[in-house]
Amino acid sequence: MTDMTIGKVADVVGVGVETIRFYERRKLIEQPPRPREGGYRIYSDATVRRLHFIRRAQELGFSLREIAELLALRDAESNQADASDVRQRAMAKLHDVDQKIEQLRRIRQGLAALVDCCPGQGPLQCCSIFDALEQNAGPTGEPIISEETDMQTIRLSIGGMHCGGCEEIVRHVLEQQTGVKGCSVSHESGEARVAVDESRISDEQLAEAVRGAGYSANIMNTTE
Amino acid sequence: MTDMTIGKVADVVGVGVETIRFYERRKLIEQPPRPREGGYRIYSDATVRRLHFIRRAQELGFSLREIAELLALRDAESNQADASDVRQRAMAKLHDVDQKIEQLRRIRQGLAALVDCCPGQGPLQCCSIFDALEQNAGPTGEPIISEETDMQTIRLSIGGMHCGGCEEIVRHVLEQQTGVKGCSVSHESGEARVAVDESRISDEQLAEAVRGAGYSANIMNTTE
DNA sequence: TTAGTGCCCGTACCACGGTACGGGGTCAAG
DNA sequence: CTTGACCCCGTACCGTGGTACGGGCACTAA
Repeated sequence: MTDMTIGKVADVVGVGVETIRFYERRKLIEQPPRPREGGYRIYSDATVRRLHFIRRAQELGFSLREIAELLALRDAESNQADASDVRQRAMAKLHDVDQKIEQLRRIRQGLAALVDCCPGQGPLQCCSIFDALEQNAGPTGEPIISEETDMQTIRLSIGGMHCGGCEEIVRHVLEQQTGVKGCSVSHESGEARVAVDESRISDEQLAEAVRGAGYSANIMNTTE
Repeated sequence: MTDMTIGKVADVVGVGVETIRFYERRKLIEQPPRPREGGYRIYSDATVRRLHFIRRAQELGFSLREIAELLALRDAESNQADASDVRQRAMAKLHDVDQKIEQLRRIRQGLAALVDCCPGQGPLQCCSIFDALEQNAGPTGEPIISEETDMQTIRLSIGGMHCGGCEEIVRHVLEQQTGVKGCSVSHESGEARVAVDESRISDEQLAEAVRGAGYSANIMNTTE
């Protein structure tokens, strides 16, 4: 697996050859060694892994700049240069990630609201998505239906989900409940996280709703 | 509220004047009427609503191209267009967002772990994000821990996918093939990345499998 | 009528994340 | 030692979603 030329690496990682050179110019990866001046680049496994990292992080919405920062974090870590600095930067990144998640969650709510309010059949005139989007909403892109209250995240352990379809069902059930602002469901982890106004619904009521759909559900308590 | 000039409209909608002209060039909005040749643009309420729509849809993660498609759907009053189509698109977007959130959550955990176990100084090997992201896996996050074989990422250009459902079908087909370890499929980019053991299946076989499901497929690998 | 906005248009430019090209050099198999 | 695939480098170019500039009209209030 070692000692690959650029073309091989590109194949393995799933990017173009030019892209790898581009990353090199951007200092995302270091210049690989070559046998002689002007010879071919020879890539180590470490660099290949680094490239995998870059690609995956990109899929998560990190920009190349941010990825460079993440990588710098790790590089610094192995040098154990300024451990406290690393920690600082890791915390900053953590904050970034939290914000990203929050923003996506807002987007998700908006989309879920759209999907819910559309009949899903019949002529376009019946589709409320257009109407909903024509409303003059807040500049921050606040969800269309939003009254700020004391939100909590409840985690449920759910059994019996085997596929994305099950996920959808559970999500739908949860979102039907009053007080539920949004949720994410994963059949892989068998877990749901529900953003909820606890003054309007209890965790046990949520679990019961899920059970009503044919799955098992337990409260996982202590959110973080 | 009617009969606004471009500056007023820009204020109301919350975009720049140039941006409105830009949308006009991009045919997202039609040329508004003017009193005389070379006179000022006069915008109707309908156009203002259209601009709101564009803004909101953008905030939800739709590209201008996708927004143009949505608008075209409505403009073509042909009744051929169906609310379910619009709903499909929203759901596909929703699905994208869900996946992204779930993965960001993983990253968050990794970063949090890094911060936690990095109180002052010392070597830290607990950086699970880095390890996690270095795996060659689909964005569904299946942890494809390397049982070292000659794995490769094959990229396929796939035509005919219009929604998240198509994505699912293609993903399913690909994952059924022997030698396929994982894949990510995007109907937006019309592309699939397949992590595969090339000693067990050829790229052409993969493409053929996709075609068998009713889509077009071409191998994108650089320098086949 | 005249000053002062505001808008007209075309064109240029920006950051981002690559992709393409072209004229050459490298490398390994036959 | 030739052939053909692969790689070298620099530079130019692409789509996306805008923003900026600048000379010249359109409108409006004094």
